[in-house]
Amino acid sequence: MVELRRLRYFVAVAEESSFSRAARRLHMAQPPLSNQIKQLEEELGVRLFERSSRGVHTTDAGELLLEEARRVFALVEGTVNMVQRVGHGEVGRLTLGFVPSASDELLPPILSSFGERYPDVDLFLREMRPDLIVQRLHEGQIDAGFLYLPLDDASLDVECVSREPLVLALPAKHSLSSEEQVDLASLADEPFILPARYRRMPGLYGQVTEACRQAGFTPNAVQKDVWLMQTIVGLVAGGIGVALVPASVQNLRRKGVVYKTVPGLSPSVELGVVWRSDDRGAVLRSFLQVARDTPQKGTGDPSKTA
Amino acid sequence: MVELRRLRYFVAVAEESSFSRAARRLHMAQPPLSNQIKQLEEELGVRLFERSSRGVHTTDAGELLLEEARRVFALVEGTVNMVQRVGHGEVGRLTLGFVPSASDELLPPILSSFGERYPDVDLFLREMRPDLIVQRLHEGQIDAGFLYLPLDDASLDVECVSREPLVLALPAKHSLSSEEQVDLASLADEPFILPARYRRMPGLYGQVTEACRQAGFTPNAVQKDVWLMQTIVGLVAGGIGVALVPASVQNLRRKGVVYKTVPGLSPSVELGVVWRSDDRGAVLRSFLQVARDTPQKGTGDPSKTA
DNA sequence: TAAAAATACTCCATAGGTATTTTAT
DNA sequence: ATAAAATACCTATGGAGTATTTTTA
Repeated sequence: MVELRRLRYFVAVAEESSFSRAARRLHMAQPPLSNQIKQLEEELGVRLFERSSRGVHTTDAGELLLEEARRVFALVEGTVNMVQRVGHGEVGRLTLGFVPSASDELLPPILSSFGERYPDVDLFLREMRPDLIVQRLHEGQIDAGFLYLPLDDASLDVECVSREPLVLALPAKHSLSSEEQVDLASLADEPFILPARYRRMPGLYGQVTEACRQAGFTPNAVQKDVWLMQTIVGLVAGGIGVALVPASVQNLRRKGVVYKTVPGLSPSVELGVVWRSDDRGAVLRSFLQVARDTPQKGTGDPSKTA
Repeated sequence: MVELRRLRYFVAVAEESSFSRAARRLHMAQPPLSNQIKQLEEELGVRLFERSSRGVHTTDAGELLLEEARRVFALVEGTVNMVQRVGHGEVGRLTLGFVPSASDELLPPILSSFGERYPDVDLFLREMRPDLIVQRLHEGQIDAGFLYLPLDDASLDVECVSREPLVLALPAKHSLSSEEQVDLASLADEPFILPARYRRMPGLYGQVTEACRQAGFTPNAVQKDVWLMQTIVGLVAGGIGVALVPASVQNLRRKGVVYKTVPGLSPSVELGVVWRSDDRGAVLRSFLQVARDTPQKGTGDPSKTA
């Protein structure tokens, strides 16, 4: 079986037109080099060099082999590079699922810095409900997802990438809209608009109800299972009720809605990445690293409260 | 340095999706195979397989390597074939020099059988004087030549490929033209047409004069240094004189010329191949073998005498 | 627990080194 | 006489085998 080592030796000898010089270039002694070439000639059944005491020169067959061997090395070298790039997650494809909220402030900087660092990775983005994210992850349809934590699934790994407080969204004409800040307990009897809840995924719904529980009441749901923040804010503007929403929602400066910071809201709302624990895909790993390293600007800064 | 052995092992494992099965296919034990793959992964710095207790499957990088490795093997295999074909003289080019006489009966069967056996060798044919054949050989302009023997050149090898007797060419109206055969001695006073002679190359000229010397006379040259047999025969037809020519010249059945066998002409005229002793070219070797193996039909058969 | 891969060791084939001879200029 | 390649012989790296442990379905 012809091996690349022999071909490398052959090329060196052919290029140097001398066993001694080639041996020097290869950092080895001349006799073993002669041996290797001899064995190469034997296994090909072809004489590759015409020997003389004043150096050597290739036969026709040797000349051909020289050209082809260079081709082989170029191919092998290119292959190694490609494989390493793919192996290190620099090339490939990545499909992401995400809840719409993630596209407001969280995803853009991550995607942009990932696209910069790994220009040869094709990104596919799919907006979807958090329960579908989990399902599609298991099906292998997506490589990672962004959704509200926590998430309880043993075969999925989760990491928090953004933490923001809840803020209160009030109709502008609400009696409390003139206050500096509003105590959560004072909302015990207010009609609440609650976000959607999904099986085994407390998510935002869990955060809101937990906050109310700690304030000593169970929210009085006038409307529930609202999927989009945008819709919640719309309902608030319509005076249907009040809502606790992630601070970044304040960016939707909708007319008829005012946002109030709520003191003592300890449990922050967390958005996180999810992926299959057994997925060792290099592209995924690279993406997760970028997601970790991308700083999130202080979303939901109270100074932005309108 | 990545070696083909490792790649072969890798392909086997990838194709079998199992170390054990691959090891069986490779006629080796499983542990060293695991080792080799491990080392390949280490030297690439890339994980190639996802292992599990129920077999293995390739990573993205492994998938790419599988495709590329197959490419590499195809290229290497093709290269080996090509090199062997060239090395065995089945592909290439060959340039021949020859004296015109060689193209009468000697060359055609050789060229045809060579062309049949080695269709991928390009043949280049150059008609030239014998002294030029020697010179061009030394210059490397031609690979082999066909000329009249003997030839005295230490750096050239010679082999006889055709042997034919001399016959006498007489003007039709010559007094001896009615004889069955003509004794050479009876031509002692005849005007002779002698072929060309070249430095250090007795050739046909040598054969003719030697024949006369053995018959006890020196030919009386009425015309000498005639290059082409055709010309000699023409001069004979013109009654200028007589000539001793190789038997195959009888094929030129020129009006006004009769050919007579001459008894006791021991030294036969020899046409031979010449090549550089130090030329180990495989194409040349193949050609020489064909030249040796190609049977020459009985040239100069006396029955053809006109 | 059963099947497959990984680990630990042992051994040997062969790549590579050293000393020397051969060859051709 | 010199310079380079071939030969002969020795050493040692690493490839391959055997026995065993680890892992996961």
